[in-house]
Amino acid sequence: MQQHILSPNFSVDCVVFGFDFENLKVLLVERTLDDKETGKALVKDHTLAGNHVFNDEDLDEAAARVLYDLTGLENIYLEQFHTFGNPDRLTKEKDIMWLESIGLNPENRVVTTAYYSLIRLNDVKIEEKGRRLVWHPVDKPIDLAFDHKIIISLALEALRTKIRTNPIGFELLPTKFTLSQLQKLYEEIFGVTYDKRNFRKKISRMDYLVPLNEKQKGVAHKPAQLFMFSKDVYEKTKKDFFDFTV
Amino acid sequence: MQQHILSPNFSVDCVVFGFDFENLKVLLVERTLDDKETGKALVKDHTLAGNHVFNDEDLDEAAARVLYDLTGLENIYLEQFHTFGNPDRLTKEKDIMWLESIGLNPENRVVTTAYYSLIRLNDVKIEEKGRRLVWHPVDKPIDLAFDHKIIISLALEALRTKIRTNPIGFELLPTKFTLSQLQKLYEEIFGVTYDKRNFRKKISRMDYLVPLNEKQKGVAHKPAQLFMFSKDVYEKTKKDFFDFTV
DNA sequence: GCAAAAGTGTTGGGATTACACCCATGG
DNA sequence: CCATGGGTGTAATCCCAACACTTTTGC
Repeated sequence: MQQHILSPNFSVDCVVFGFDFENLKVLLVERTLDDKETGKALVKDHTLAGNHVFNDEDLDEAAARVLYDLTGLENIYLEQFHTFGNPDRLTKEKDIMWLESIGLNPENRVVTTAYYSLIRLNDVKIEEKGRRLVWHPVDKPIDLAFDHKIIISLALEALRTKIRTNPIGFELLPTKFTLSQLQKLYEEIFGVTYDKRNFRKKISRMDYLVPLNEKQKGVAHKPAQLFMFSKDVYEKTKKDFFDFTV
Repeated sequence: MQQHILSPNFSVDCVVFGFDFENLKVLLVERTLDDKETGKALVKDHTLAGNHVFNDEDLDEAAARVLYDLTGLENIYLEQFHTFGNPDRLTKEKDIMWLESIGLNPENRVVTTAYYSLIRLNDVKIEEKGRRLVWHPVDKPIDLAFDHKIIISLALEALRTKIRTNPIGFELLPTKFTLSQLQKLYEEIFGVTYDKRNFRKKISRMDYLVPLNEKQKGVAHKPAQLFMFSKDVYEKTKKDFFDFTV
């Protein structure tokens, strides 16, 4: 039996979210193709992290592998959210050129299963691996390959739905964080603003958000109390219909 | 270019939910394979409604087609919720036998994209099309083909998540329904019970649940007021972060 | 008249909203 | 001493959970 053949029909794409305390960002890979003769750029845009699936590999494994290959990170929060199988999804002209340039057959139907993942933005070394990576604000338009634009927008929707009832925002924050950082994160994800006092009142009811005996350092203002998320306390106290809506 | 070839690698499966005012049910297809010599049943269990995807067909179209072929119904509520691509998902012995018996190669990897759909149970004529269909209570164990058991349990989870914030329960009810029927539906979906008065108080805040000038007929007790769901009112009055949790 | 489900109100506690000022630090 | 973000309280309203009895119909 053959091993480790990349299946021509199945792929996975990862919408990698990160938070720099300012904006919710998406990790994109630069894609360029230059005309061999003129040197002019034929294709210059961005793609999601993605790849075909090995024949003996589960989809979840493939997504984790793609992420590992790109960032060197393991045990990342990954959530499958949608599969895109439109028969025309690879038929834009620049996509055809690009597929041909890397030796793939654009006639070949590829169905991609999309995941979103949440990582601590600073854990990624942007320079690594020869591939040009960029963190791009999720709400700022950018030229994208294939159907990756719609994939990102569905990923954001899926993240919003999930984070309302599950404490997954902490995957985007350092272990120790301030309440203002947490608030800003939720504001960025939902594109809204919250009242500081009301937000904190809500937080104070969540026993799994535990204050540390530690304060922010080196800031030019009153240093903030640091908090951490206790998964233990969360698991023990969560109700059946737990609502994390902020 | 070839047209309408069933792709050997992609399939869709539909978890069809129905409600008979007693239980939440799933529509299953009987699967039998008898030994040609002895006549003894080699395989006797149930499968989801599913099929391979045509080469020129989107996944959503394939799911709608599968549903149409089985029930004759169109414009059904359909929601993609997960894609199952475990390389071992077709390797149980009875599944191999069955695949071979219908001329499919069990070595062939099939990734299936799963949908759940909500239909008015009485709209389906169980007898049609020569295929044996059964409505089976979603929480009662039954012997299922492939990985269909896990597909159903994820479908139920996805339905629960969706119905908390979207008024989709009405897809499972007749146009005119009573509040007790609505309550029972939510109780069955979530496996809980609600207080009648509190449930009704919540309902009375929902302007899109409109009482009709009509009552139940032919029941051996006080006949109930009939209600309908107004999509118009819902669309006009829904808030951004609308919460339909019951 | 009886069985069966429909329909209805109150109370206490907790959550949500709206809103404005003083505090600690680094530069 | 000033700029910056950290941190806090109250009142009004709304929502939630808990709880039991009367009404209308068919038989």
